[in-house]
Amino acid sequence: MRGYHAVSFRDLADDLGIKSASVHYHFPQKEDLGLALVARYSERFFAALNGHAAKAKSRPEKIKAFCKTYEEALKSSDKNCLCGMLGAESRGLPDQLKQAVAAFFDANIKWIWQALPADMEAGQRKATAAQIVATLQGAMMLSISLGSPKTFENAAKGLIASHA
Amino acid sequence: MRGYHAVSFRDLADDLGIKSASVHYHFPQKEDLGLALVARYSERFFAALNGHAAKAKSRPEKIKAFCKTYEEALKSSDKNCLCGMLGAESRGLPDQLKQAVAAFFDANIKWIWQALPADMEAGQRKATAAQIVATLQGAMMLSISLGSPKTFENAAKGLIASHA
DNA sequence: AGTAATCTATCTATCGATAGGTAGACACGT
DNA sequence: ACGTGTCTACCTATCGATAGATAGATTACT
Repeated sequence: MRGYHAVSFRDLADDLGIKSASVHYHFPQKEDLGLALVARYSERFFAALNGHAAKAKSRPEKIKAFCKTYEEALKSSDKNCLCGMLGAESRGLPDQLKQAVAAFFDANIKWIWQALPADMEAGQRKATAAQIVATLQGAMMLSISLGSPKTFENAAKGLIASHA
Repeated sequence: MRGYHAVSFRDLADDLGIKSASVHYHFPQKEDLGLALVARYSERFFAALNGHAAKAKSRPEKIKAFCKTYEEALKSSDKNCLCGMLGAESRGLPDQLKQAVAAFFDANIKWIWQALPADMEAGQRKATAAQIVATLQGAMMLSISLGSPKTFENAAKGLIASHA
C-alpha cells in the first residue's frame, strides 16, 4: 500500500490475479475496502501487542513490548504502518475511514497509558503515552522515507532509554 | 495539501482562480510542483528553526526551539508537515521527490544531532537525534488525525521532559 | 438447483499533459 | 516616437489514460 489515493482497484486486482469488478463485489466502494483493511490491521496489531505484552510485568517491559510490535510490523513488510500512512493523508480521506484510523491511534494511546503506573502524575502520564505512540509512528515513517531500518532502531532505543 | 496523489492540477488551479494549463506553464510535470513545494517548505522551516535557535545556548533550549518550530507549523496551518505527509506516502512518490523529502529528514536529524553535546556517547547521540525528529513528526500526524492539538503538546511535553 | 464469486464489457468523470493562441509588458534600433 | 520582436502568463480546447463504479453473463461450489 502506498496511500489511499495511490492505489486503484485495478492495481489491486492485478496483484491478486483477478479483475477489478471482482474486488467491487467484495468491497462495493473504495471506502469499504479501506475500512476492512484498517479493521484487519488493527485486530492483528493488538493481537500481536497483547501477545508480546503477556509476560511483560514491569513498565519498561511493556514499553519494550510496544516497541517490538511496531518493529516487527516494520521489518516483516518493509512497509509503513497502514494507519500511519492513512493518518498522514487524513484530511483527504472519506469520513468513516478517517474516524477508523483515528480510533486506531486512540486505542494505541489508551493501551500504553494504562500500562503506565497509576500513581504517575496525570499530566505526565498522558504526555508520556502520547509521546510513545508519536515516536514509534514517526520512527516508522522516517525509516521508510530514509530507507534506513537503523533510524527506527535508533529512535526506539532513545525512547526506551528515556523511560527505563 | 492532502497528499501528493490527492491533489490535482485542476483543484489547485481552481483555488488560485486560474486554469490548470497555467499551472503546467510554471510546473510542467507534477513532480516539478512537488519539488518546488518541498524546497520552499524546507527553506522556510530551517529559517524559522535557526531563528528560534539563535538565542538558545543550552541543549534543552535548542530542543525546545526545535519543538517550537514544529508546533508553530502545526498551529499556523492546522495542517501536517508537508514532508511528514509526503514521507508517509514515500513509496508512491516519483524518485526525485522521494529523495527531496528524505533529504529534509536527513537535515532535520543532522540539525538536532549537532545541537547535542559532542561528548555524548556516539550511539546515544544518534539515537536521541532520531528520537526527537521521530517524536515530532509522529506527534504532528497524530494531532491532525485525532483532530486534537493537545496530542502534539503532550508528546512534545513528554519529549522535553525526557531530555531536560 | 441454487448460491457465491468471478468474468466481460462498458459507463461517466477526472486525471496529467499538450497544442496553439492571445493580451500585455518590456526592450530595441532606427 | 514608432513599429518590431520577445517574453510572460494566462487562455481554450483537446488528448490518451485511468479512475471508481455498474450491469449482466458465466463459472464454480455444495
